[in-house]
This record gives sequence, C-alpha cells and structure tokens, in this order.
Amino acid sequence: MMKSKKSYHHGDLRKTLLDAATMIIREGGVETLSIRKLADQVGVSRTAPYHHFKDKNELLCAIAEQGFLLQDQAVKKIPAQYPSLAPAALFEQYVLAYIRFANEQPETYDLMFGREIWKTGTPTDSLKVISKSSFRIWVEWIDELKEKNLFNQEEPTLRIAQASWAALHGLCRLFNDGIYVNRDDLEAIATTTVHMLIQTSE
Amino acid sequence: MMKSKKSYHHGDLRKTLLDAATMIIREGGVETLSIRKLADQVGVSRTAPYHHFKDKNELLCAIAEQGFLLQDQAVKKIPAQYPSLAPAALFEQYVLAYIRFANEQPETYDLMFGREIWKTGTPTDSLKVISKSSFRIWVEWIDELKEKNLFNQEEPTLRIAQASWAALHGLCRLFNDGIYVNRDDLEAIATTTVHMLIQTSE
DNA sequence: CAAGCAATCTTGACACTGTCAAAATAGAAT
DNA sequence: ATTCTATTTTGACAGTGTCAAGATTGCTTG
Repeated sequence: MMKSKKSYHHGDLRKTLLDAATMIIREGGVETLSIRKLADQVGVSRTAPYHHFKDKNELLCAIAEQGFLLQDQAVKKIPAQYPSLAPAALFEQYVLAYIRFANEQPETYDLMFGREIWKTGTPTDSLKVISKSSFRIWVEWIDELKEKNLFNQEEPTLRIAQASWAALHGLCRLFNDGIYVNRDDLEAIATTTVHMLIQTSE
Repeated sequence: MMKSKKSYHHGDLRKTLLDAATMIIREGGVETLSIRKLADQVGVSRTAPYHHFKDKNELLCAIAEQGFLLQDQAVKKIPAQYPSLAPAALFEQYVLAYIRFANEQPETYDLMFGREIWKTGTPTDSLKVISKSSFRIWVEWIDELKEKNLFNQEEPTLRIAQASWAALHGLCRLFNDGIYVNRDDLEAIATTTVHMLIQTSE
C-alpha cells in the first residue's frame, strides 16, 4: 500500500495512468496519447498499463466517463445558482454552462462524444450507462421547462430533448473544430440558438 | 497516356488513388485507410502515392473536397424539385436532403467535417475555399427564407445560418455516432428540429 | 514463520503505420 | 541518340498497439 516510486509494484498505477492520460489528452488531444509514451512518462514499462486497462480503448472510455461526471456536475448546479431566473433565461444559462464546458476542455469533450470511442472503438458498458444517465438529466430538464410552456406542448419531450441537445452539440463542434466560424462569436450564436429553440411566446 | 496496367508509368494514378481511397473510406471510415494498403490495392509501391499527394493529409483533403461538391450538388437541386412548396415545407425538404446525404455516406460526412482534417491535420487552402462556399450556399438559402418571414427578422442572417447549420450538423452527428439515439428516429427528430427552428408564425 | 499463489510488472517480439532518401525506369525534348 | 524530367521502386527508420513468456513482489495460508 506504499506509494513509493521505487518499489517494483507501483501501488497506485491505475489512477496514476488515468490522471496522466487525461492530462495528455487535455493538452494535445486523443491522437497525442500513446500507451508507450504514457507508460514512459509514468515511469513504467510499455505493457504495464495492460494490467489495469484491457485496451487503449478501455483507457479512453474510463477517461471519457470522468468527463461525463465532470460535465454533469458543472451543469447540475446551475438551477441553484440562479434561483430567481425566469425559465427562458435559466435555459440560456444552462446552455451556456454546457457550451462553456465544451469550450474550456475541447479535447475531453471530443473524446466524450467523438468517433474514436463511439465508432472506431467500442464504448464500455459502464460508459454507455453514464452517458445515458447524463442525457437523462437533460431530458428531465427539458421536461420541466416544457411544463413551464417553454416548448411546444405537442411535441414529445424526448424529441425536444434530442433535437435541442443535437443543436447544442452541433454548436459545440462548430467552434471546437473551427470549420465555419471563429470561437469569438460563440456566445452570440449560442444566444441566437436559444432564441430559436424556445417558444416565441408572447 | 496509356492506361495499360502493365506499364511502369501508371498514367492515371492520381485519379485511381483518389477513387480507391474514397471507396475504402466509404466502406470502413478514415482509420481503415492506410497509404500502404491503398497503394497495394491499386497495384503500386508504397511510396508511389507521395508523388501525387504530398501527404496523407492532402489525400484526405482531396477526398473531402469531392464530398463537398457532391453534397452541394445534391442539395442545390431541391428548390427546382419542389417548385410549389411553401417556404416552411421547402426548408424541411432542404434539411432532409442535407441529413440524407450525411446518413447515406456517413464516413464521407465524418471526413468532411471531422477532426482528422480540421484539427489533427491541416485543411488544404482549396478545401477551405470549397467548404466556405458550401456554407455560403446555406447562408443565401437562409437569407431567402428569412425574407419570407420564416425566421426572426431581428437576428442577423449570419447568426441564423450558423445556428441552424449547427443544429443540422449536430443532428447528423447524433445518429452518425449513435450516441443518444438510434437511427430509426432520424426523420422524426429532424422534423421536430425544423419545427423548433422556424418561426411559429401566424 | 515458511511456502506457495496470485497480482503486478518487464522484456522480447510481431505486424502495422507514415514518410524520407536514394536508386531505377520510362517517356519526352533536344 | 542523348539528355532531361517525371514517375515509380526499394530500403530504411521511428513510431504504434498488443500478445506471450518470464521476473518480481506482496498476500495468504499452512
């Protein structure tokens, strides 16, 4: 149970690997993470990580999981933070918080929702669970706002949640990838999106 | 100028490479494309492609360019195809056409807007030009629809275009990646998105 | 306290990748 | 016919993920 760095058994390697890998990804993206470099940086042999993660894929999934937890946490505190805000304004804050996360840690966000895990790789069961529950938070939120007449009552809540999340997600990718826009316009576009999404009630 | 397959000089290698690479990506995604396998499949040595494309990156950009051209073409013919449709319904068709392209050729779409080129790699100048012009088509479309009162007049056209495209793009990724939804619900969610985006006028 | 067991870590190896440098080949221009 | 140039090839290097076999350690049981 020692954490001394000189012992043959590291004692805490799994967590150390996770943290170091998270850092590498945060700074340079998924493709700058190689198991070998990671092992080297942590001071362990190339194949040592394979006793804690079956795959590179599993490592990535574990990191993505932490990303989801972080994002959930950052977004969950919004209601308590703005207790006296009208539904529409609150929704905007919610959206901004979501986008801020994606903007502050773009590489983590890309990993969480990116091709590397979900298409090229294979999402872990536990990652699937966490991501679904993260989405459920969103659905519940939409449901509350729908009851306050922020959205069209005739559309099913799930559809609204999917559509609005997709809009949000597209927005994040928009300046995460920097294809059609520079990041400075972020807030402006986000606000426009919010205005377009919510009911233009009188 | 011969196209015989036995001559030392291939004569048409660039196009052959482009086509073969496009096929490989279409079937298995970017990460299944390796220069070596590609060269092998075309019947040429590993480094032959480097005399027609400086980089793997340049090859990918060239393929992405063709993707943009294809998409533009598929989407441009929509207005002529539905001459008597009301603006809102026409917009919906436009959206559906866009999504259909992303849905039918998900790997090409992912390449066109994906991280591989825009973040990990370096988009070619000519790719940048084509993608911008592709977006401009969208902006002009939005502008026309805005004049027909489909969107809030107070928002700048560019903002509406960015926001709506982002929503569309997010939608495409939503089932391209299969994170939060199964592809069967595609049309339903798309329709919901359209309804949310356009002005609930009367 | 000793022996054995299981967890952990290391070394070696393999197949694969992108790409550079130098040599070989063929067609075009002189 | 000879030179020049565009094209293609072979050889090489550094890097990757990961499997198999061996080494080392700490924990558990007798």
